[in-house]
Amino acid sequence: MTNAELAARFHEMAALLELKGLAGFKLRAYQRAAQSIEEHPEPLSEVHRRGGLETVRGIGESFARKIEEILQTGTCRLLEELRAELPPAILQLMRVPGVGPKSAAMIWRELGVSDLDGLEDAAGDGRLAALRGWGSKRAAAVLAGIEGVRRWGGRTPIATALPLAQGLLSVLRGHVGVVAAAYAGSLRRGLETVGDLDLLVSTLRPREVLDAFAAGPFVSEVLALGDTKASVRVRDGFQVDVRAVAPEQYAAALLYFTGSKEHNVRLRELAKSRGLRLNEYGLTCLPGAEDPPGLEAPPLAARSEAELYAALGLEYIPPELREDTGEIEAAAGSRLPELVDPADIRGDLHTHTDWSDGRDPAAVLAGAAAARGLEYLAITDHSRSLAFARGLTSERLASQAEDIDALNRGGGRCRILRGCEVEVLAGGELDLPDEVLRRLDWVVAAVHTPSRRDGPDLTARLVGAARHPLVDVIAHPTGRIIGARQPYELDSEALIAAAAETGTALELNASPHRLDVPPPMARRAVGAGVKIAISTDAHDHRNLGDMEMGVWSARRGWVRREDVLNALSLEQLLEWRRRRLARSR
DNA sequence: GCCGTTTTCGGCCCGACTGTTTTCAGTCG
Ligand SMILES: Nc1nc2c(ncn2[C@H]2C[C@H](O)[C@@H](COP(=O)(O)OP(=O)(O)OP(=O)(O)O)O2)c(=O)[nH]1
Ligand SMILES: [Mg+2]
Ligand SMILES: [Mg+2]
Ligand SMILES: [Zn+2]
Repeated sequence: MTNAELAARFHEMAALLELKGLAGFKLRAYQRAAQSIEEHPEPLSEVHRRGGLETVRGIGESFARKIEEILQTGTCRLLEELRAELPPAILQLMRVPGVGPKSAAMIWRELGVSDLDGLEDAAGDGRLAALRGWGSKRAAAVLAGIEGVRRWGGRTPIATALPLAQGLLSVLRGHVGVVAAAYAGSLRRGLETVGDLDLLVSTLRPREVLDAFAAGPFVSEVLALGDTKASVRVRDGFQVDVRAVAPEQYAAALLYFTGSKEHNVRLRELAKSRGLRLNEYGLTCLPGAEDPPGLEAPPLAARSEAELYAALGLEYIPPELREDTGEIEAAAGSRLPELVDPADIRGDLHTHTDWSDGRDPAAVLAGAAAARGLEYLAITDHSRSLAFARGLTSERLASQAEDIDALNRGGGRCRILRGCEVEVLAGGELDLPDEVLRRLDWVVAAVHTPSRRDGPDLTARLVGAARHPLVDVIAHPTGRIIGARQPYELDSEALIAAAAETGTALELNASPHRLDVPPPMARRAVGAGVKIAISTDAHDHRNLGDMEMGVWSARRGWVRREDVLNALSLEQLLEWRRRRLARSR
């Protein structure tokens, strides 16, 4: 069982317990355990085998027993009891904004309603509004909310969210009262997808700014509008939260609004343990019992996030690391990694031309790469068997190489490497013979075709490719497509081990719908000494700009400049390759 | 239920907005 499946069962137990009225710290314990399981880098089935479940944060004796039971039987007694007691669809009710555990429980208890259709009927015919604590406004909000849940389900890719955020920020900055504005939340942390947009503005006239924003033509629904924050829906039902604070509160507010929630909680606990209080307005001394009421100490160190971290005894933590997955301990011990930066990138090691399924000729791609300041570019068109992508035969690959040689002789500023994205066939062998691959400057191996039931599985195919002496990089290893396809069943530990042993690099595919390897896997890979190639997989010269997204994800994976192959100069890269080939012969 | 440079009990982040609540619970960030 995967950690995600295990975590889903803990989330379900937490939600059902909450519906039954459980609240407070015990509930938080279930929620934190679920989160902790979800983010744990190693499969808990392995941790269990080692007998180390209780070393996982948030897992104690009782949860360890439940995990063991779930790993062995797929479920546990408590979960089965809860499922028997409550209707399965009831958790759907809580997806409607404004309907939490108390309301969902009441709706089920009083109206016998336990799914979205039933809720819609009850809201429409007045039964909902008649409940205690309910009225026509809430019932109407529920109807709108159901509509929203149906129209919108999921999360938005960062590549879609970023331009939307920038557009809305320029709207906010257009207001005379706005001193500064920035995006925060998961977008600032560089997540692959975001649940909403979180925008922060600094202003002396918050009410005016928020009112104007909520009245904007792009707003389809106002969910909340107060003195310090507004929540609205824009087109497609996408939610935007705006928070407005005074200029001197901006740093503390940015820290708060960037999150993550778990990171915030840890910082606030840390502050408290030092006799301080941290909130979105600043860092203050905790009022002591003997202090006169109303005489609050002024906020400390609120000019920048860095000053706030320093006041808590921490190094500055970049937003991409703020997930409470070890960054606070590292910052306390001055052990934070120096993360790779977009300016460190000197080449792109996976691109396609119109010889296979790309749009542009190599010359156009190379010109665009030079304009971006890249020193080198590997052209890696698909191989023979990928017919739908017009994969190259050995012969066409040889003529493409001649083409590239001519371009390089033409003396562009960007050196073109003769490469190939060679398919790892269902039987596990590579799609092109060794003598063809041996003539190339760069070899990327990838799987685009399903595994056969009677053949090697994905892990075996990729591990085999990593062990092949002529393969430099394994491309988009998990095969996930964000928002569309779950990762293939890949034993990532096995692939990382093989890559570490053979010196093969793993790709972080920068295409915004892949971002594969995912950041947690990148973190484990670099921890094992594996090099990462951040590559755009461009099928069009404009895709070369995806590199920044890739670097962003790499930073979330704690990847340093020295872990990144394409942060090397061309000379260093070729030297790295010579050594790898010499070792693996 | 978990956890420990306040260690095995007594804590567990902190605040904004809404509706119908006559004093604040529920929900959300
Ligand atoms: N201290 C504290 N801060 C919170 C809490 N919930 C949210 N925040 C802060 C940190 C979040 O990053 C920020 C924005 O909240 P969101 O719900 O939009 O979450 P976030 O953007 O991280 O993820 P998302 O992609 O929107 O699901 O607000 C909380 O319970 N306590
Ligand atoms: Mg958000
Ligand atoms: Mg938000
Ligand atoms: Zn490709």
